[in-house]
Amino acid sequence: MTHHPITIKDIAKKFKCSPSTVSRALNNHPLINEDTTKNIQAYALKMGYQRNSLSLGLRHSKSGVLGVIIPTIGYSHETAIVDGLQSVLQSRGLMMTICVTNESYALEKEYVEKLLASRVEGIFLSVSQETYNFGHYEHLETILQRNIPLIFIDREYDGVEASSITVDDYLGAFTATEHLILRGCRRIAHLKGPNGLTVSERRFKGYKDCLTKHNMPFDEDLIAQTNFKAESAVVPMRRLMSLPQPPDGVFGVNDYVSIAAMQVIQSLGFSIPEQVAVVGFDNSPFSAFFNPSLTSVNRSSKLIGEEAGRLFLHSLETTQLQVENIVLPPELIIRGSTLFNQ
Amino acid sequence: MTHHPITIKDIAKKFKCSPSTVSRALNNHPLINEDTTKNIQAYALKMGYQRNSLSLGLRHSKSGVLGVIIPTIGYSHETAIVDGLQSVLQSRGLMMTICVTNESYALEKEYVEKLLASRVEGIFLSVSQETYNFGHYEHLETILQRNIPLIFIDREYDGVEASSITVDDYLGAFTATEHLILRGCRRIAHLKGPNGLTVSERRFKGYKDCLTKHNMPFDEDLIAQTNFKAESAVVPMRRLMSLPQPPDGVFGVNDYVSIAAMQVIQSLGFSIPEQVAVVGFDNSPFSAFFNPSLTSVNRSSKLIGEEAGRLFLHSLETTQLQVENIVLPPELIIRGSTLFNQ
DNA sequence: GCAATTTTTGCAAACGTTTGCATAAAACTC
DNA sequence: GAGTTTTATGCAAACGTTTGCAAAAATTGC
Repeated sequence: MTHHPITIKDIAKKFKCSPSTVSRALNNHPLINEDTTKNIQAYALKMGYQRNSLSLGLRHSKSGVLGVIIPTIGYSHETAIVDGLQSVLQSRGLMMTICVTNESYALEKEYVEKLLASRVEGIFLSVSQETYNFGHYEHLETILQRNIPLIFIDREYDGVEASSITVDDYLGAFTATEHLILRGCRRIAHLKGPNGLTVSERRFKGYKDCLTKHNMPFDEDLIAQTNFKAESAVVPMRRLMSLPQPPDGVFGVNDYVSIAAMQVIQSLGFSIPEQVAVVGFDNSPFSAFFNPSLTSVNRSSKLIGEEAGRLFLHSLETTQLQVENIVLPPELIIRGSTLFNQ
Repeated sequence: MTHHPITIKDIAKKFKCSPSTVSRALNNHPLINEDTTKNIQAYALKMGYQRNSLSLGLRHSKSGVLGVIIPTIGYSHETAIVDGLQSVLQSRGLMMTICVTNESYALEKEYVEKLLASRVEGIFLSVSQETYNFGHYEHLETILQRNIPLIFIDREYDGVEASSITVDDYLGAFTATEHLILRGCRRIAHLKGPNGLTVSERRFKGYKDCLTKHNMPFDEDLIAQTNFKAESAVVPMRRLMSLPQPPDGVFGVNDYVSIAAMQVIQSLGFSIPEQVAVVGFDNSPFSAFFNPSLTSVNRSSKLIGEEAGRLFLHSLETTQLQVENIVLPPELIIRGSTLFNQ
């Protein structure tokens, strides 16, 4: 017994008037008789009438929906971005369709097409790794050609003229490394992310350039690769600590590997931060609760989403869409893992 | 220079044929001349033709979109559910519109209406706290009346006849408490969640009933309230440890408060687990990396999403929708915080 | 070469809504 | 009471697509 949703036509039939009248009454059109309007509205309310968004969207070529395309979900950074977006957009009655690309170019392209096909009013996109690798971005250009606001979140694509909200990974890594140097570390190891990944390489470069700036030698032996996961840091960290000259500082590409590093270091009998100082990246909610607490680079994930949302709302008000590129500064949160006198 | 997306009519004009023919050609209708079909398809591809989903949806009264309504996003449990959902639904070309209610009944109701208005093909819903409190569920009944599959994720509403995938919070708490008892704890404190919250109360009840089962007295003094956040556990935990008879076991309503508890306990000079054993809830990704590592109740968050997705896909295949209520068992992950010989 | 058949195409309505324009009905003007 | 204004309503087209039915065009049979 499928209960067909009530339509304007149904109401029109009930009141023996035309759909136009009902439509206008529901939209409070001034030319409709007050009583008629009141009656129709009351009846519509009683019957639980709801505008059919598809029809509305078809008429106006817009859907009241925004597209969000992200490489992953389930990790705190990405999710916090979505959280920020949603907190800003919710009040405006906009809904978000979320598409997860798993870093795949093909999926990213497919989702862009689908979102355009469903007439979204804006697209927030964090570029997938494969898209960087392949260097194809026609799908992104299509968005702009359709005059749909495109806002990069967290990861932008350089050749494409669109607004973006990003956090400076390079600067974050640089700052983290510099902090270790200023604290007196002379042999700083880096637990690197997967090769070829933009985020890994940017942080790696920040680390390397900082060494250079401070006239410190770059030692290939002090670089160990991880896959971002804690487990993947254990063996490399053991190797580092068993070097003839073990590191006195470690910069981890994220908090997971840094925490694992701390465990290894402590289990080998070294003390943190006295013998080895450790800096992580991401400032995850737990980082304050380790022993010692973990110094880490904070990315204001939620703020990315909020700013992106605001940028979009702003572009709704001003007709001409202007490109704005906001780079949020990362912030080093100093904690016990690099502090002698905690 | 808004570039209007190309439509079937445009193609029809180009080929001097009717839109019907184009539509059929694009859908590989067997009655259309092969050459015509081939030409039209080639041209459509070249021009980047994309079906207008709104129009399609209007025609068929369905949108290819699923609604997901959750109380929060940005916490790992909820997000992992979404992750699971998406991993199952992605392959079927379905998109997810995500709505976050912030535990508000009004928003939940509004989102249900909006999703129905946009003709979603299914709704995954985790009931907001306010909805429990108010006891209103007409909006949920509406979904069923419309014959839209409704699947509860993580939190179900008892009076509503819909499928659900949940984790047994009560059992999880019971198991956690029993573990402490079996380990020899005789005074077990509970860091409770906010009063009135279903999840808090269920876990609290599991704790309490377990004490009863084991003939242990329930001591109001051993209950401390938190707001789920780490900070909120610090003061209550200090109070607990300064009792004439401090607890020898702590069951925290989640990992955050449990970690904070561990910090307090250790900073007061007590040893974990020898003097005080601690169990958390959620098995967050970091829990293995604390010192000692934290015993915690695991909820298979991602699995909830995956199962929910599968249930939905299944309901697509079989026309009559059958109600299935799956309760996933929580699993106690035993680690250092309750293990003497780690 | 005409009828019968097969293949291919087009017409028109439908999905639910909005909106410019025309018109009907009431109310006013003198 | 005829003309004018005001007020209220309806018609019909449009958004882009699909689809039952009819019809045109091509093919076959004899």
